[in-house]
Amino acid sequence: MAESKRTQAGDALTRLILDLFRVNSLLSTDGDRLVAPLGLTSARWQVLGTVVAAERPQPVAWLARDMGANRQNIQRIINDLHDEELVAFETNPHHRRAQLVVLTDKGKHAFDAAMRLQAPWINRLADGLSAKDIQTFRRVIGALRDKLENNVAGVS
Amino acid sequence: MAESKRTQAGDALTRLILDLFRVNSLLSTDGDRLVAPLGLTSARWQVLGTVVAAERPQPVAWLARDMGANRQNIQRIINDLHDEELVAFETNPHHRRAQLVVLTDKGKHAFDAAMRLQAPWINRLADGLSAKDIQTFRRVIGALRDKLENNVAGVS
DNA sequence: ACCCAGTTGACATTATAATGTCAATATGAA
DNA sequence: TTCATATTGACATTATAATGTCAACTGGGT
Repeated sequence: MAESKRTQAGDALTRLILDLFRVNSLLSTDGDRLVAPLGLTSARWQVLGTVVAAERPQPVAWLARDMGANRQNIQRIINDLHDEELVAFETNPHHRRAQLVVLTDKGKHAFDAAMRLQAPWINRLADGLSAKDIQTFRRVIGALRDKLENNVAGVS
Repeated sequence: MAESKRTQAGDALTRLILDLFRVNSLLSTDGDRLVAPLGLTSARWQVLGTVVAAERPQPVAWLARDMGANRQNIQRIINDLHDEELVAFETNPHHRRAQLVVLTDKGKHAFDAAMRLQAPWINRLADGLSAKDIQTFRRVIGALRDKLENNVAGVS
């Protein structure tokens, strides 16, 4: 299995990954510009989104795990958001230190505003892409994600 | 055109982008682990790859532009690579300050070693993906890249 | 009650990336 | 030549991310 030569698919995937890195960077900086007027960044926006997406309020470490990020960075961002009163902490009945993160009204408004800015932006990006193409894209990226998260690629 | 509601495609693309962020992060950390034994990182590896990919030796600023990265960071990485003798500078006939970056033998060996490590890794990742799927993926990501680079998404 | 492994937030330190400024340099126009 | 403009690497500063350590805390077992 440990071939030292790339398959054709491997070759194509290599180019794909380089494209992916570039698009990731472009999306991130464009996202930064998009929500900058709201005092947000791509990273803050993502954190807020994770808080919103959670079924119930979660402590910071859980949010970080959900995002596949490291705890300390999310903690710093949450603290920043707390300083600006976009999130608040609720006491956690199950853990005295691990407080639960919730959006304040200000945070909800900021996130809603970000979503309203995002809509036309994403629509223009999606313009010309067929539902089928997007579906295929997500299937492929999902497969990559599964393999990487389950360590199938085999880096020890 | 400035709809405040997302189209269906926009909705799907939103989920896609979140997946993309995640996979980008997973690829980067897995890549770091992969080439760590060689004293490389994903970032250094990418820089070396850009030097290799260039038709002719280029100054740092050009490499940075090729990568869509900022000049100063690439300069720092190149300087690190220079300290470890993976790259060398050649005098530029057209510009006294802007020296040309080339790989040393040590650099070539490191890059080749990285490619050899990458082959089985990428092959395992590509396993189960059809050529058609990868092709569709690259078409979609190429479309996104074009729009983002040409500012079609419309962030001022 | 006690101990132990795992979790969590706080803190410190280091690493990496981004931004702004500057002098040296190159290019092109007049 | 002379001038204006843009490019390039160096440097400084700030911002963001990653890593290691610690005490407080929880839950499970003994």
